[in-house]
Amino acid sequence: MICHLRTDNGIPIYEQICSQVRNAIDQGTLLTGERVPSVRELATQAAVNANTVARAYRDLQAEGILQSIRGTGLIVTAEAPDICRGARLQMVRDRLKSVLAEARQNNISLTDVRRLVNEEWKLAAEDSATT
Amino acid sequence: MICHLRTDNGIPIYEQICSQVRNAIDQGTLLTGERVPSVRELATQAAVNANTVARAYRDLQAEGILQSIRGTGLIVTAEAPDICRGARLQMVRDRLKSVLAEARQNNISLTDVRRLVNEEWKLAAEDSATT
Amino acid sequence: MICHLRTDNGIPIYEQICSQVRNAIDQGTLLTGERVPSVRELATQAAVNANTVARAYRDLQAEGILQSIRGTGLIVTAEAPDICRGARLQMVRDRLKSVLAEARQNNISLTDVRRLVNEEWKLAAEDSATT
Amino acid sequence: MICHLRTDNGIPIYEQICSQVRNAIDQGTLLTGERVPSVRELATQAAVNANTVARAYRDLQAEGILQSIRGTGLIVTAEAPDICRGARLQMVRDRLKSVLAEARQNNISLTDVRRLVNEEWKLAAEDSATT
DNA sequence: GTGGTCTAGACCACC
DNA sequence: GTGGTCTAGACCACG
Repeated sequence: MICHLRTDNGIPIYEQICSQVRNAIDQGTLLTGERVPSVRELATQAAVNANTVARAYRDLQAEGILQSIRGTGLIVTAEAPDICRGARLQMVRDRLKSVLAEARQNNISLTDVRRLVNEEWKLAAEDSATT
Repeated sequence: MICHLRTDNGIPIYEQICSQVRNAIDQGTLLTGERVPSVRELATQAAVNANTVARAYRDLQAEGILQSIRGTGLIVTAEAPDICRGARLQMVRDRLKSVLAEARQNNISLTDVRRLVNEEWKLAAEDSATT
Repeated sequence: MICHLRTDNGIPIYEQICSQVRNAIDQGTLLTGERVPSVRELATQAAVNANTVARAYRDLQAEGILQSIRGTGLIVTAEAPDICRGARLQMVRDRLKSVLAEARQNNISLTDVRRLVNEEWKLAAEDSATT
Repeated sequence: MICHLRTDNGIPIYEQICSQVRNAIDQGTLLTGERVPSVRELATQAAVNANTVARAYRDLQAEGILQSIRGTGLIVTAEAPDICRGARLQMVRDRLKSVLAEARQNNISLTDVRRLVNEEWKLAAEDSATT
């Protein structure tokens, strides 16, 4: 599993890691029982502080997605796939909620928001196509 | 001008103040040349520290929306309406962009995002109705 | 004596008043023994707070330029012309000193400063010509 | 980077800090991508409150000169050198402009101003030599 | 350790 | 009364 992290987009690094682990499980890249890269390993590979990786793994354990096996490391739990299915959506939902709250506070209509979503989605699609 | 501030939504208080001032200008509640409530006045009215209000006003000055008149107070500049018109949309657009980027990273489809927007908007509308 | 005051150039209003009184004396518009406009009179004429005018007159008294005559008002002292001759220059000198200090702190050379002086003076001359 | 601050010249401390950071960038003492001293570090080194330093850094961020890296510190942006080059001159130019305006209002000739500039510059040079 | 937000209260110049 | 600067210290999220 390889992580692509950005330090400039305002999303906490540990959250990016969590998100990518959940995603890998969703996509079947990481299977139940499989070992996840060690803290140090992922930290050096992603050029990130080990504490940050540890924090991400800690959160994932708390969510029941990872499980620590003595002397072995962390493995994906049996329940992980189920948990992840919902989690991705929930995370985006929360952020979206806060954006919508801000939009409402600024008297921006639902119509405007919908238009923005379409525009920005299209732009993002083009961006990722060229990258 | 009365400010309604929330300390529980993660948005800094000073930003909420800025945002509401811009909004009031957009809606014509605050006109060019008009005085904005004094720092201390708004601070007591909104139950917030004077420094926090001062910071918001300072930011608005830097944007060219407010202008300080020595010993008298702060007034809305002539350019303020123009500046405000674009600013509020742009701000929401930027945040939306980052959420959409995250959604894409999590393999969430545009359809899903649209559904989330509708759902959350409806919830927010109900919330604000009861408040 | 008529005062032209600006509230937007950062120079305290009371200083502008002082400066214009001194100037009027220098130019012979205000003569020794002559009455200066009353605080209220000048305040209304210049659309300025009476306290501000009072403060200016107080400073001018402290400098020995004005003198209070019971029941009459304030008159220009005999020493005023002498005092004023130097004062104008000194005031500008002080402000210039602070600007030069800032220039030095920013590694701007004397040559640069001279060039700026010439440029800005020319611009100011053109401005005042059209006004 | 070491800051030399004076509390007696009327220039706000946070502005002096901004100015010296810009200067360091101009001179190549601070390079793009390099970390600036931490808020607390600079605060103790310069015997100044941390909030004051934070304010200066915040202003520099708003100008696009510094960029915050989460949990790591502040670094000099790629655009900083360009921004700084123009900024320092412009700042002095603005102040100079206001002084010249005052000089004109007091009937001081360009010749007089030039003389003052030379005199005061020389004095300042001597001052800084002995310090 | 880092920056960021917020509070509380002092002091200043200006009107 | 007004805004502006500064200090002191608390709390938070992040790495």
